[in-house]
Amino acid sequence: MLDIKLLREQPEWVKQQLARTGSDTALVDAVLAFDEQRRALLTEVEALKAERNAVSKAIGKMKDAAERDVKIAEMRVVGDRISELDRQVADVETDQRLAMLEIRNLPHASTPDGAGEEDNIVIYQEGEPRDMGFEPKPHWELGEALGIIDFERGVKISGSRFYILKGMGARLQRALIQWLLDLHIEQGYSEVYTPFVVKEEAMWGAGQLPKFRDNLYRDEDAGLWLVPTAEVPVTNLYADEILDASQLPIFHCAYTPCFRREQMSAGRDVRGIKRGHQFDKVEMYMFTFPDRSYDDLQKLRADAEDTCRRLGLAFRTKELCTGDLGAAATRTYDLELWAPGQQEWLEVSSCSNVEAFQARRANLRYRPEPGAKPEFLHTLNGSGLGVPRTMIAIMENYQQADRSIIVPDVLRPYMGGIAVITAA
RNA sequence: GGAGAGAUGGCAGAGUGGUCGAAUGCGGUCGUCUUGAAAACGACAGUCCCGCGAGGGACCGUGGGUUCGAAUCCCACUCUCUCCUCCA
Repeated sequence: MLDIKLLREQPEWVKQQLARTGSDTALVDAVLAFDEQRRALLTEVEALKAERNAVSKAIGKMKDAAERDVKIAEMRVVGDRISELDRQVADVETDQRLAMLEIRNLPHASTPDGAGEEDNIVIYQEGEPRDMGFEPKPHWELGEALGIIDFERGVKISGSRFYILKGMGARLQRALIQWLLDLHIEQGYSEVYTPFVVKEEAMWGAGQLPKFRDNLYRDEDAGLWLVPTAEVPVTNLYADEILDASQLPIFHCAYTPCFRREQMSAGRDVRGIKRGHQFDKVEMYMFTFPDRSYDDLQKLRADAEDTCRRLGLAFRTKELCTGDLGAAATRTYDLELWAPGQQEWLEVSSCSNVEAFQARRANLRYRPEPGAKPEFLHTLNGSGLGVPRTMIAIMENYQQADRSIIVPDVLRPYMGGIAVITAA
């Protein structure tokens, strides 16, 4: 959510910034109209309430019964008018808030302009797609040949885009998750384990609603939603709290499964484990001071890059352009790992500063100085990393001509020392 | 799932229709005293909204209702605690 004061004071500039992302600017005017209406109503109703409060207080002390009855009758009328106005205020407030919740975040000045994905800029690359000396197989072939991924039975149990990991496949994934968490702890993040289902307000707080309603799973009866990313529960960890400045910054890492309906077009990424309805992810998340959030974004990016590096995989970093930026973000880096079997760069991490966008929605504040007014803090999130795609990169990059897969050094301690995955 | 109790400021805990944004204690901040600290004493101190300001309004779990007036009365909901039952 944006700052309403910014909309009031610089509506044209806000629209200009929204236009950079290709987003509709009409909501700005709608919000301002509601805002004006709301404030007019408030002025009126609050004056009436002040009057009622004063008169009611006086009534309590009145001796003269006749005068008293007159005042009570008067206040009855005022009370009815107040109820009426209160209702109107509530309605306008709801309208205004809903409109505010739909407006996306503004891109940072440094975010390059662009129309879409094709205008993202590769700003860094480490390692090259190398010649493996044989024809690398895609991971789905490797997975089936080694008996570590079972697509058919996944579909049998749960439908399309679900799969089963078996034996060394399951173990590799578990090792990866644990290694990722341990690494992030080393990098200065403290681990949290959260619920995987959340209340609807948590989805609003993190900015998943209203935009991604169609991509979320929910339990209608219980009124709970399955998390599409750990970002959702972690964002809401300190919702409605006022943190002490001495507690900040807070860096968390969290493992969760992620559930996404992804009812997108058939035919895209249908093979393999690249895009499932359920996948695992380890997330890094920061609650920090507004004046240092862009420095923290660089740490986030560096930590994600370091994760790729330690796995011994070629990666590259892209700066997203305004046209591809997520709705909550002001500035984002995407990290991609090279997958030689599929011959493509796989997005495994997205590191974003969302400034106070989520903080306003979830009411995340801190007190800059003892006694000072609370302020919204800044939050950042970055995957570290998306597990299935990292699995793909590991399988395809570490495969050998006989289809066996070498276990990356860093994961071996988590695999009981196993160095190579071979057919069972 | 069954029975009971409860939800008030950072915490503890009063308050059962007006003088309550709310006693008291602890904690917190500032000051006096002190070489310093402690103690003692004094003062200050919640959040949100409207307003240039003066000031005004709202908030005692949430949402409704009664009333001129609700922390206080009524209804619904949510949550917490205790006991029982069940369960990984």
